[in-house]
Amino acid sequence: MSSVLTREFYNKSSLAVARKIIGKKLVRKLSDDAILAGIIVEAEAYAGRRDPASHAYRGMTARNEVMFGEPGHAYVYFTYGAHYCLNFVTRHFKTEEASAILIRAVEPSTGIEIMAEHRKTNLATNLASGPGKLCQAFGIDRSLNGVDITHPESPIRVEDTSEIYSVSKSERIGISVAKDRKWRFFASNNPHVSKLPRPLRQG
DNA sequence: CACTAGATTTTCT
DNA sequence: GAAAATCTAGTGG
Repeated sequence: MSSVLTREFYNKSSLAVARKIIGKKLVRKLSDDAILAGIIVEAEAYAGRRDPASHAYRGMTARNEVMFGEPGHAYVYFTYGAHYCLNFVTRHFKTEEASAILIRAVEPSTGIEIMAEHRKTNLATNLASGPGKLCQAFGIDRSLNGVDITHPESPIRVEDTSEIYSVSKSERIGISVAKDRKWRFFASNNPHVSKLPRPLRQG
C-alpha cells in the first residue's frame, strides 16, 4: 500500500510544508533492487520576492526555474563547487512568487550499507546529517532536477508515516541575509540533524 | 568541544 | 570576478 504524499501536501506555503514534512519518509529508488529511505528530520523554508535568502529573490534564472513551476517537484542545485542540495517546490501565488523547502537532514532507515559506501563512513549520524551529505548518501544530483515527486514510482518521493514528532525551530543555516527568520524546522533531540541551536548545544 | 581555513565550480553581477 | 542554502580536516583549549 503506497502512501506517497500527493501534490496537495506541497500546495501550501513553504513554512507550513517545512514543518509538516518532519517525520515523513524520504524514499530514493536507485533501481528495482536498490531502495534507500529515511525519516526527514530537518528542513528549511524559502520564499520568493519577500525572502532575500531565497534563490528566487531576484526572479527566475536558468538555475531556479523549477522553483517557479508546479508544487511537488524536486529542485536540485549544485553549490560550493562540491555539493548538491535537495529541495521540494511548494505553493506559489504568482509568476514572481516562488517557494521551496530545503531538505537538510534524514535519519537513515533502509539501504544504510549503500549510503555508507556513497559517504565512505560507517557512522550513522554522519550519513545524511546535512544537505550535501544527504544528497551524496542518497545518490542525488542535478539529473533529478525537476522530477515529479508525487508519482508513486518516482525516483524520489515522500511517504506518509503515522509517527508523531516533536518539532523545534531555529534560524536558517549558512545564509548571510534574513538571518532573523526562524524558518528552520527539525525533530527535537534527534542526533541526525545537522546542528543543534546554540542554547541546546554542549549537552 | 569550538573555531577556522581551504577545497572547488557553478552562477550571477 | 565574487559569492555561494557546505563539508572536512586541522588547530587549540
